[in-house]
Amino acid sequence: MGFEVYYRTHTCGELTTVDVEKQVALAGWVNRRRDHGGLIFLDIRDRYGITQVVCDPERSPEAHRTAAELRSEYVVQIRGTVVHRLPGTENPLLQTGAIEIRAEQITILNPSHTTPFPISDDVQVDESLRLKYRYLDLRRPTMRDNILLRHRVVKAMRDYLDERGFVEVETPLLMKSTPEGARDYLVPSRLYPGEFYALPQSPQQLKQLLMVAGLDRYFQIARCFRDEDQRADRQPEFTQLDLEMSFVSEDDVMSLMEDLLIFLIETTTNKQIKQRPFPRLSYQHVMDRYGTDHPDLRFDLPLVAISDLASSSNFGVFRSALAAGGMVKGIRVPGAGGYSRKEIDELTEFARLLGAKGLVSLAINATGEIKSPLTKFMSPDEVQAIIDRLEGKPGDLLLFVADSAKVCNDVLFRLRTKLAERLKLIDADEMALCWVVDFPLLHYDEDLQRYDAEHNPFSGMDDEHVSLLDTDPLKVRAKQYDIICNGYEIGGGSVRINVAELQHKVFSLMKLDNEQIKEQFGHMLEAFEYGAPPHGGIALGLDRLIMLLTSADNIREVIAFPKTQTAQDLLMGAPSPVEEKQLHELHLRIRAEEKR
RNA sequence: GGAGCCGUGGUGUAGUGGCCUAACAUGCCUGCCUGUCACGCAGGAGAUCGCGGGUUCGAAUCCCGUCGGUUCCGCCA
Repeated sequence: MGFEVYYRTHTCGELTTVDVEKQVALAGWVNRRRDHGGLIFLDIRDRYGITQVVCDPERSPEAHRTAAELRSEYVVQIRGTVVHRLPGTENPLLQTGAIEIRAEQITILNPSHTTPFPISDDVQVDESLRLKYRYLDLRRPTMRDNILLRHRVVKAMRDYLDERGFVEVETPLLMKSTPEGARDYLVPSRLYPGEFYALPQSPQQLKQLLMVAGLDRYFQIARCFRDEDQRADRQPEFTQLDLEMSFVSEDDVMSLMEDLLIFLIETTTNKQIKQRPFPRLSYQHVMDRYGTDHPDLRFDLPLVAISDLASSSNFGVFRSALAAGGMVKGIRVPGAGGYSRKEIDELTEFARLLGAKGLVSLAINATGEIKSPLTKFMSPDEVQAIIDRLEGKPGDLLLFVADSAKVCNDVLFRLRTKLAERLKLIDADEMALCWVVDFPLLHYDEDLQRYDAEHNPFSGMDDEHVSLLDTDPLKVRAKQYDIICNGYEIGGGSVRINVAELQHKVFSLMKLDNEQIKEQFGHMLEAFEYGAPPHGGIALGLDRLIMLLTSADNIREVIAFPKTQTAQDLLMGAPSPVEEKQLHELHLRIRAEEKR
């Protein structure tokens, strides 16, 4: 027929009425076959779209015969002519819905078994099945779109940063293990018996060394590995946009990142950014008001401390918590004054599961009448003072937790999220971003009996706080910033330490002795002695960001080949045993009782 | 390491001690059907109810264990 191409002249998403009468070849998968006995309609699908093919037995008996054999997911090539659809039969839901291909020749390039689940977004299939057949799962429109969006985001990041003078540098995956931080994935060394490489938890140290090298502005779409247990937003290997800049303040890094995030959201989604510039909230403020350092600001529902008001009451629950050095904190649930006993019990049970001993409730009914155990222990004025503090109104429900600050915050933070969902306060199309700043540099780890870095040991600190390292280390404010979106920590960074002596002091506070410091971080300290410029940077969790941009509820939905919660790859079957020969070469032996 | 939830034809669900000889939808197979687009109509095949043990006259259903998935706590500088 004189076609010049072997497989296709067009994709399944591009033909329109301007192409009518063209002779074309399409290749793709049979999305659906509608056999009318006479006419057969085929929907041919590829990454770009769906095109309808009509097989008319009178025009091309051979193509019609082949079409009758086709089944879902067969790979086919269609040769034919682009024609207008009959008036009234256009499909406005399809990009190509005004035309169809009149089939002249159909070639089965490869048949397909019936798939283990439908290639469609309609059905929620068991996830282990999806993961085992991920290549089929990725044919589903939502998954395809997630992967495409991910590509566009990464592309936009690269372009954006390139235009601003950033250099993409690849850092090694075979690195050195450090006992700090997460558990490492280790790679045994063949050439050095008993020694191991570690896969990077992040390129943190190397990007700082690139600043010492004078690269000035670095970034990398960096794969990172942490051998810790999984969550909906945590995989053993994940991707970060990692970047670092020389001669910058906290503000320089934050405003660059803020502009980038706004650019990404606006160019790749229809989502609304709730507030810009992004609010900058202190660590203390968000802990007090939201009970967490990664608050969801799409809704308010603030937590309110009432320890001072509670201290005067005779209420045993309050008194004992305060006597133990704890606090009393509450939350106002607007319009929930009419919750039934059962509903309140359910919330109480939720709080108990999270570690609270219970919830104290105070319901204000529509006429302002108050129902609460507190009325038995406090005067009406004292009760009113609490209501006023929480700005309680008729029809509201107030809930209180009396416990340690940690338990109060933990429980109320989760209760706040649960209530927001229940009260439908969350707009799914909104992106509420904020910076959390003013972190303490260190906290004291009671188990280890030593100070530990709140984020990482390389974070810099306020210049006027340096002397506090000797006198009151917990008061030192870090030059650290976390970026939060809709309750997820999507990134964090800092202006770093670039002075060897100061870095050494921080390690010392972490109870590392000189020997350990030299062995583990000697290369960093030495580098700082050779003219290390002031520098700072940030790492953005790419998987989490894409998850938020796509409104997915876990990061596996935006990763092509993710692992299960138990860190297995169900498609490839990893991890797996290896040959004895391989172990021997690596100088390894597996304990018999640990073989699976 | 701990806690919760889920596991029933290929897929998604119903069934929570006897009415189950396991239902419905979809998919699959066969036949019919010339303008459908989740095509339609008729018929058919397909399930040892994740696995093992126990309780019971009787278990998909209750109990214990186990496996798999998932969510959360711990953990994640």
